[in-house]
Amino acid sequence: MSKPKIITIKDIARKFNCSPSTVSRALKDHPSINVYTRKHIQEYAQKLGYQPNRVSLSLLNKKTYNVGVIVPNITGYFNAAILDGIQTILEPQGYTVSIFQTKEFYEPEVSYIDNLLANRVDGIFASVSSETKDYSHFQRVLAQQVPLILFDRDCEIEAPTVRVDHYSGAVMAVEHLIQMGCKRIAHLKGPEGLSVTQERLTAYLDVLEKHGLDIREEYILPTGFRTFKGAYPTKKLLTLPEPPDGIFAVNDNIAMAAMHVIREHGLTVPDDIAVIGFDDEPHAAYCFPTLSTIKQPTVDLGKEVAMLFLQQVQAESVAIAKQEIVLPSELVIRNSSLKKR
Amino acid sequence: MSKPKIITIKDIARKFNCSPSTVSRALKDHPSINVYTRKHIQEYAQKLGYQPNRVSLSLLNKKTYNVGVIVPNITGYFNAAILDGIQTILEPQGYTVSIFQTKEFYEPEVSYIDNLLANRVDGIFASVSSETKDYSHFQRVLAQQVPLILFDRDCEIEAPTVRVDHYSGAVMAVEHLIQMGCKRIAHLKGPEGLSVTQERLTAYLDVLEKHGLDIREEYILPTGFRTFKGAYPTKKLLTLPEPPDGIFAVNDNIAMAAMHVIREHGLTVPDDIAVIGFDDEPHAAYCFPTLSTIKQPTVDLGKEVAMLFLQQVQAESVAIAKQEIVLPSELVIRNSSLKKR
DNA sequence: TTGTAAGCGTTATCAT
DNA sequence: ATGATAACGCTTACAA
Repeated sequence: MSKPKIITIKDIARKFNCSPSTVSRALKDHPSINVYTRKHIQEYAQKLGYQPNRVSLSLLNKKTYNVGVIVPNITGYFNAAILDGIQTILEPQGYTVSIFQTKEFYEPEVSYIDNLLANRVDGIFASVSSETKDYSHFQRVLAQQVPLILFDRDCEIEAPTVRVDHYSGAVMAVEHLIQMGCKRIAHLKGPEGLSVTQERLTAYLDVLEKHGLDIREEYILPTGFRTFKGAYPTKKLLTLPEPPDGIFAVNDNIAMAAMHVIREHGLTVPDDIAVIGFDDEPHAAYCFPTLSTIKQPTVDLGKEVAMLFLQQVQAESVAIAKQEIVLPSELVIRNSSLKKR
Repeated sequence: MSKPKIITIKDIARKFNCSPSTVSRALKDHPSINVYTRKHIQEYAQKLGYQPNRVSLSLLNKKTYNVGVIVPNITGYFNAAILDGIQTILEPQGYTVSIFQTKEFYEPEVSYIDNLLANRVDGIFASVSSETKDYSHFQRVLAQQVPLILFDRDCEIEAPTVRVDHYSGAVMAVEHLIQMGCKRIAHLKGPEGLSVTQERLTAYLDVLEKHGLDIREEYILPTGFRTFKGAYPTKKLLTLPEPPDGIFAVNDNIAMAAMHVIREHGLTVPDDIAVIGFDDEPHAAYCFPTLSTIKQPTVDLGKEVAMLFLQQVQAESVAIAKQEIVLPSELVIRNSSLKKR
């Protein structure tokens, strides 16, 4: 009744009046064990549903086959898809992936890292939170020779990084709005202090300048990444003496919120205001108007992360160089930006 | 250079010419250790960044503080929010949560379970895949006395289950459409063979019957859960000799796809066809028209799962009774169902 | 062909 | 106040 009875190698040994080592060898078909006893032991183990205790193996081999992923959030398509990519590669290799959400806070990021190290994970993959300014917890990872791969968000740590080319993606987005005839393009730019935000902003500024368009402070507003964070800044844009005729939003969530607010204001997308997002979330093709956006290779990004990790594992050396893999993004034109001229 | 140098208790013992046990005690402030050496050891450990190896503790204590969650998908708001709830409760208790996606397939579900058991997790939480017909892998969990909590999707396993009251949610949805004047209500019902699908379908049928409305086979179409799975069935509905004037969709994704297709067909939501979804995803309030839906207490569901688990841990006994927690859902009326009569 | 023993890192028990 | 030892489950030289 209250006998947890998890079968161990010793239980089997007792049954066969042999030593644990014999059982161990028999179970892995070691040729030096009598074919007969080998069979018997295997069958018995099978029957009892014996499973080798991975915890003891981890201790023995100093290898846990566990990796940890730290992301700001999983309740959004972007990071969830990256995780998907990571798991696609790593699970067939026998790794277990644990996932942690910082919610963009610094404190949990630090404690997750320390927990992961205490758990002796074989690798840590992280997308740094927007609040993080100090990177010493990541230095600790490197100091313990644990492979560290960063993704999506860039920072000043000497570790391999996989990210999307936000700059050229943003350039495509803004160029597209200009081609569609927009003269007054606003930018809902995302949270302050993130490389992502910064790169896209720079692209936005560069393109406006290149085309001789005015850069207006009041057209550049910070937002969050989540849908409801897009409403208020958009309202501010619309009540400006001269509202924009195009909006480049930091992501599809914000773009959807913007379209919603524009509609409520009695204006039309794209004719009054064209809108373009970033990410190409699954519903971008189904909302109204269908949302133009920049498609990021999210799943591939996750796969790259996983593969960089496997490389380090195979090389048996931890990369502390600032290797950077930059994946291209892609312009997806839908109706939210197609102005009838 | 290539010295992984992870500090162990032995390293510290050597440094102080004392035994590992002394270090162990010193580090946990055991009163029997000389206050002086205690301090010294603690400081030294601190300086070197010593972290107790949780793997060895897991082996010793037969408790890993790891739990596994198996879900069909995380690239959607629903399950991601549940995970959120689980982690909110369990992380402060020192648990690490690993997440696995079955993608609605049976095979990975089985192998995830076996891996989890081999890893000696302290608990397993699962939302069974739509493909799963055989439950012996879950029986194995119970047999090993590992706490098992099921959620969202019901099945015939003698384990505690936490789910939302889909039936009454669906009743609210369909009743609402009827109140809005819909006479020909279609149901995009989700994948076959899931309790979720079945419960909602039953509610749909019951409500139609109660109101004396015809039940038409051609109005009941299976879909998936993901957005793009909603387009084709909706097209089929629209090309019917007598298309519906209301659609109850299995979730918000499918509802959004439906609205998209309706629009492309030159019809209007809600005037030609009212639409209601299920889940209340974050963008439901921002799409066009804003989507009426049934709000599920996702985060709370996750929290309930975690708390049921903690109860079992504290009781030191595994529940194999069919305890069921059913959380209420809530009707959220927005524009997609508000017909102007 | 099989058994013995040491070890992975830590702690609890029982000495000293 | 501290040390020695065994134990958690398993593997692998090394013996026999």
